[in-house]
Amino acid sequence: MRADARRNRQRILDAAAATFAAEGIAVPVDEVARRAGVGVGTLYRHFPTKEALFEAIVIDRVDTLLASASVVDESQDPAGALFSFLAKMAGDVSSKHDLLDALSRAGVELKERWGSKFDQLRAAIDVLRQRAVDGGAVRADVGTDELLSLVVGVCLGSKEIGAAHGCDRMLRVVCDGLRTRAAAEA
Amino acid sequence: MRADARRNRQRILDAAAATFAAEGIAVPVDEVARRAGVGVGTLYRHFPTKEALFEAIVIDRVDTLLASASVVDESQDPAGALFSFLAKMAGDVSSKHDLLDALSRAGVELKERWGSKFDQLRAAIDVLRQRAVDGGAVRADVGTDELLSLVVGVCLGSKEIGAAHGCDRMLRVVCDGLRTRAAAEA
DNA sequence: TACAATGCGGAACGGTGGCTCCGCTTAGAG
DNA sequence: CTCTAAGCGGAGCCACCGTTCCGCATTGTA
Repeated sequence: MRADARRNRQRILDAAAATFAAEGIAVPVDEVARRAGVGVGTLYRHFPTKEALFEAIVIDRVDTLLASASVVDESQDPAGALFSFLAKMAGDVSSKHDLLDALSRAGVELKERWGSKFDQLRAAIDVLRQRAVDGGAVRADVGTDELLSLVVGVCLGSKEIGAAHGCDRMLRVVCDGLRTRAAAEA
Repeated sequence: MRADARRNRQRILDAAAATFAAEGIAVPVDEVARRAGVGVGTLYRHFPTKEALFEAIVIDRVDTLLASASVVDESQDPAGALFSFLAKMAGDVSSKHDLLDALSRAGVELKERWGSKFDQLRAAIDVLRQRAVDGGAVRADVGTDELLSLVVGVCLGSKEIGAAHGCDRMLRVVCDGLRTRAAAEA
């Protein structure tokens, strides 16, 4: 691979990360190319479709998130570990529009296209959730998918309606709702 | 106004209500016209833009919702009234894609374009919320905008990720999170 | 320096969707 | 029944966006 090609590829990735984070997948391909300082043709030489470029960005984001799940998991306090991961996730999703778009695609497409990457995320959350439930701090009747939906929903809701305030307070309400009564009294 | 014109106008409204409910605002205008059994030209004679037709439908939906807020408000139990209105709202928003789209538009546009109608909805919720807070059953640190965001968020989250299950369980988590500790123990 | 091969830019294409325009139809008054 | 104005349909215009194509530039080797 020629040196200029490698350089351009990296430029495109950088520009796409920034642009998708700011505008989500709705941004036109031409805008990403413009920001990268290349022509659209160049972009399409490196990535077969817009979707493929988007995936490259998002997969990287999810990997980062997964790493922070393992870190948090070392913690002694299972409920705290779960909640702090959810907060971390909400923060990421709120600040990176592409993650939000990726996670809020209609269920089918999400599971088909992203396949294992999505499962990995769900599995990571499930470990934390199960541990917190076993510890008796978190209610058992809320599944991992619902947890995911709640976090994504909170981010969507805060973005769309109350642009002013972040989603922290809303997430706190959700986490309080997730606690068992016994845990809440403690 | 000629009789056939009035008839067509009504057909368009009916078709739009059904189509927007099922598909949201993303559905092409031609599809609405097709379902109404008229040409696009006829549709545009009655409504200046797609947006205008959409508004006509949604305003009607919000009015219905507002009516049910007043009904619920007669209840003796303030927290129950709030929660049952939120549930009613979540049910409507989940089953009518147009309402979801309308409420999840970016904040600015929502407040500018829908103006008073949106304020009416917010005011209705605020009455219920304030009463529940005064009764000591619901935490005071969550504002009306956040309540709206939470409901819309729950609906968005349930639609996007876990298409299978409804949003009832997620809403229950949120409502539990909204209760004061004292109320939860009772 | 010469010369392939690799890579590049951006004009152009095709599809989509909102909206307009105009020749034809039809309601309904006289 | 006639006649006119209100109303209708849908082909077509325009703008947007993803993707392709090809003549030209750049790289890196001999």
